[in-house]
Amino acid sequence: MDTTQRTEQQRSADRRRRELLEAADRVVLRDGPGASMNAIAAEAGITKPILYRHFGDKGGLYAALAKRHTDALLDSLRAALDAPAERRERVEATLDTYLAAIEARPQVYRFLMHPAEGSPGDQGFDVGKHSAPLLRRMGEELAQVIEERLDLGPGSQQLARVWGHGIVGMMHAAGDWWLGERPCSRAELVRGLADLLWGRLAAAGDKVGGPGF
Amino acid sequence: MDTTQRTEQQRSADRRRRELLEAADRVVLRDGPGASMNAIAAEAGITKPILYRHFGDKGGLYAALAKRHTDALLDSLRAALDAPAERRERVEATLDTYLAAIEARPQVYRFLMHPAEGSPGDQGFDVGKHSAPLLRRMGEELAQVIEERLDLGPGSQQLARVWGHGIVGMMHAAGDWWLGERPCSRAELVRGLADLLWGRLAAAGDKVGGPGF
DNA sequence: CGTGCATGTTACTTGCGGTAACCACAGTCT
DNA sequence: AGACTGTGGTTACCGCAAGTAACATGCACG
Repeated sequence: MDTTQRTEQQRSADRRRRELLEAADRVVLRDGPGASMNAIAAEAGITKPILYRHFGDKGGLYAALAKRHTDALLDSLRAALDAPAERRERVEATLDTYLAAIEARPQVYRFLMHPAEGSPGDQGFDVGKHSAPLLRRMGEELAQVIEERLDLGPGSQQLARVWGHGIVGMMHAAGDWWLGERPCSRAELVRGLADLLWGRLAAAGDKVGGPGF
Repeated sequence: MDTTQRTEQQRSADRRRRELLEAADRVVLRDGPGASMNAIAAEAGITKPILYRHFGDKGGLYAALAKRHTDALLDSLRAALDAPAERRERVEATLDTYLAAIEARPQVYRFLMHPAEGSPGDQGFDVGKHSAPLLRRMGEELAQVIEERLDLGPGSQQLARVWGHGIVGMMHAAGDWWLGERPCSRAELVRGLADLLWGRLAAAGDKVGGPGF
């Protein structure tokens, strides 16, 4: 039968695909997210049309590339989040894992956060449709963990999602800023964010002699 | 002297510039952030080189455009943040103001969050350098307010900045997600986020019968 | 042998950012 | 009046990257 053949070819195609992705990875890491298809193809030792046969268009390639890294990052985040420890410790570990990841490979991070957007024929874009899918996935993931671990009373599911996306956004924006300016150590940043989540904003006293009242 | 003449010409140029910006605004709002220079020029009733004479390059135009909206948004946020009210109320008002803004004009919002990035000759990009400047500005602004209003003890300045960027990121990501899925009303979202900032995450009890321990 | 069929190539089209060179009209100087 | 300058405008082009069409090649199967 040709089933065995088909699987055989399938495997070959998959291997090819993985090789191509790795080449794309190298060149994107080297040249940034603006890497051209020509450059990627050259790095892979082939030419453009093959890339298009495999991934459809640039968006497809980038999506596949992003999925790899996103999955990897999400795995490590899950590990930190699921560790058997106090909640505060888990939160800090998760924050630290994320920050360590973006610190170690800023190029990857930058690529993930700004996937191809300027592609022509891009109409019909409902807001947020192709806005960083990594953030969305992380938000959903975190929401799930929150919802299944915490007792939030009625409306817990929606609240968990709000918090999931909110916390992820906090982590992301703070990390982005921190990576650009490096105003403090990673540990300090982690502590600061955890403190924020732990309600220190609400607990802090008004500054004496402040403006207004 | 030609000083009066110069100011005269300056004014004419400024008026022109504003007209061009308004045309650009219209077309960006209509066609999204991927709007071409040609389209913008056509909308303004002129041709490309004039745009380039005024704004240098596409990045310049987009920066000018973004500055207008960013300034406007920041103004309304400042108003909400500086209102004479309890802290929680102020926070909720600020969140609501932001969400109302992005809800009212999602196209503007989307444009602001993803300014041109794919320009060629883009190497030497330190991470975060051209990543959404609106977020940065909002973060810094909020940090300043926090720092001058709250008594945070030692290291208050850095902590305030961490919180500023963190909170802004939270607001942004949650808003982005919410705008895409509309899973709940604006008021519910505001409440949820404020609750998060008020430490309900830390205060929540473990779910009974949860997985693991 | 020829017929598929996957893999690869060259060479092209299209569209965009950006620029050079040219045009026209206002005012100014002599 | 007529040459001189500068400002707002245009056409026509370059370079480059995405994406495609059409052609070539190698290999299994009847």
